[in-house]
Amino acid sequence: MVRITLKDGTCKEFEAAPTAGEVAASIGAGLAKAALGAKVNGELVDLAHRIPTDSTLEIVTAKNRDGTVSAESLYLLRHSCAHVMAEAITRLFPGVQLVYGPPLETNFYYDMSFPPGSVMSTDDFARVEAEMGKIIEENRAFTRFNLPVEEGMEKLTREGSKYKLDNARRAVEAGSNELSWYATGTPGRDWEDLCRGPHVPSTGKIGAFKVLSLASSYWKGDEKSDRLTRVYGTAFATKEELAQFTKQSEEAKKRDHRVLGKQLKLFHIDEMVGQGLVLWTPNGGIVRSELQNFIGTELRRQGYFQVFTPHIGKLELYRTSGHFPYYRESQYPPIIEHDAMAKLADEGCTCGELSNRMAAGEVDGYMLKPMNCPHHIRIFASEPRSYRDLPVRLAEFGTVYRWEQSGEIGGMTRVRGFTQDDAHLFVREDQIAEEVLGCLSIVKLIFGTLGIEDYRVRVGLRDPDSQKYVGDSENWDKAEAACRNAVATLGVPFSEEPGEAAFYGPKIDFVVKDVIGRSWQLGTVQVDYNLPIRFDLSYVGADNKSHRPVMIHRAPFGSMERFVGVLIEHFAGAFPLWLSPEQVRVLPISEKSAEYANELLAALKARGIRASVDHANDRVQAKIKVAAEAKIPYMAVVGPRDAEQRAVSVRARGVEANLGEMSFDAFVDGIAAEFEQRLLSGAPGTVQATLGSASKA
RNA sequence: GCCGCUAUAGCUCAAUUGGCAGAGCACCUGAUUUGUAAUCUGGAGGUUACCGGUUCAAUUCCGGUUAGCGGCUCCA
Repeated sequence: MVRITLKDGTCKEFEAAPTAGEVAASIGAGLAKAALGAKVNGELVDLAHRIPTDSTLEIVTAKNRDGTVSAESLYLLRHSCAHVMAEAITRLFPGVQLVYGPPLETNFYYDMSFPPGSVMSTDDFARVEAEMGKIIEENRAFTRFNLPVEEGMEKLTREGSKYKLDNARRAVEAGSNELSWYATGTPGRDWEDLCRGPHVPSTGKIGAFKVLSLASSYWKGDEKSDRLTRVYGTAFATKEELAQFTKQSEEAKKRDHRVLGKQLKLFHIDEMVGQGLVLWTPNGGIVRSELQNFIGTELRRQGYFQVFTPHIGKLELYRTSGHFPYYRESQYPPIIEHDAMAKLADEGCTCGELSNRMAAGEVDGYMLKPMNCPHHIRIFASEPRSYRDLPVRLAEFGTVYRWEQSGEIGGMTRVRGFTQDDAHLFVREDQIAEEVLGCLSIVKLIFGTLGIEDYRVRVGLRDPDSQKYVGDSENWDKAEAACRNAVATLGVPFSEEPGEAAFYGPKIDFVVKDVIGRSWQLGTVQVDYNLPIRFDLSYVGADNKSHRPVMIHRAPFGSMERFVGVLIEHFAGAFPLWLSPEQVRVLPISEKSAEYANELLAALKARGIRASVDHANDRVQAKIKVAAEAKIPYMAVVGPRDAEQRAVSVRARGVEANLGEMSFDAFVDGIAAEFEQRLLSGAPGTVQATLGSASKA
């Protein structure tokens, strides 16, 4: 007797161990038909999975009870579709070896190795999709069969499948005592793949699919290993869901900061200047300086000192910090002095020798700074410090340069030159906790003001097996504890991730996703016991003895480039008033109202508001369209009627209607207040909300 | 750096098998004086990213360079 407890608490009894599918059938024919898989004791399995002992069971269908799309069903569909795609590709490209094909959050991929001379290109997608369509049409069952390890290995060896053999070996190492295959149809006759499953019952259950893109990958993620071709696709239960996905992808593309950056003239990257070097155009410059002013105010409040340091420093500085040898490959090459260069040329020094001699410290030069900390450290060290002076908090919008790999560069989120809203706090050990909290509070303030809610916090800890870290483990333990405690006090969920620490200390990172789902690190707070040692920093304690300070590195925005890039996507280019390059556009109905429009403009400008008048010889409808496309928060339409009453007709971005009239002064005051308070668009207190609620009343 | 794709007017995109490079928007003219998401007219705008090759002829085919896109790898 096997007792199966269902999700609603009811219990079903079976004489012999039933399959998950049989349980579904016992509940109802409709459910059995809709079933794609099952969760037995929380574990996702095939419908054909036999349940030998008392268990809880949940049938997985395309939709949950509440009508939402079930994540488990998508997992099953995509995993199964990966098999279908692999079968189609192996049919069309003989000799292709399969590697690994997992489902992901919004899609799936299959890594494969094409034989020499055989290449798949995007032009082949239609052929592949047609072949996949046939396989789905045939509605063949996914049939699992297991083989003992030895027999399975022998089979894979016979088939010459290098990658699958390796997958099997790892499965065995992980404790499997047998190997499983899935045949798409009948084992021995139809296409099959080594796979641990689970899958949907048959290919026909895949309602909609699409081959998305081609990419390359490395076997086991190791760049020294085999290069593989990765084919991405996606699958859904219905065509409607696929259409929805396609539509969402297109919408996301419109919010992409690279698209909006061009459209709204926020930044420009110029081939003649260099890859990954951002030029902030006037509009982007406004967004950036507003953000910098915002945080600048907070920094003064928290007792930071503003400092300024040059963009380069001697190699010796970075040898001392440890950056030069450690990150040599990802820095712009050093700058060598004229005399030194001439001397080396006379000696017939080769490039290789030069590189070695610079690393060894025999040749000096300068480097574009990859980090601001060494400069700030030298400021701290420039005068004797007493324990009473601490914490010393040095802040700078410091621009740094890193030689990122060419294939990794893109938009504003991954660049070669960027400005960190950097600060370094030199503190006593007993001050660490409070200061880290202070840093976190700035991040919280920024995210709160901008309405960024969708982020995660990562506490990066050292990987005990790695050699890349400097300093002793006792200090590491203390620093890690400080980070953990501070984040816990903050009251936000976080994850601890070993191996994610910087080489000099643990860190707290704030990570957000862009429109295409890629994660980016923004704000960061790092505790560092090591650089003070490397630079032999000290302060005089209350005991009149010399003590070592601890450093905290922090950058709440991270880099201005990346932050603004992410912010453009967050707001879809529709910045709140205080960040908008143009805050108000005055739209005279005709030339007859030009004078009144200019008067309004002057009043706005007198309050520091960024406004303009559209004097174009166009109808107001056209002016509205142009202003709407420029994503300007407010339009003030003025005609003879308004001039007579000293009023303005207000439109707010995103609202396709005239919000109503406001007096000239009330409008100017309202905009100024919304600006000053850095309100989010439509929030209580904004001109939009005031007019909106008035019109409702 | 690696794999695949892409590069045409300021922007978005066309251009049959290789045969005179085109549209919309933006820009400049002129008319219109307009009340809530595009009024009409005319004009200007190009070494088809760059370098080389094949050909009577190259935007189109081939090679290279540069840059962009999607991934991989990396990310102090």
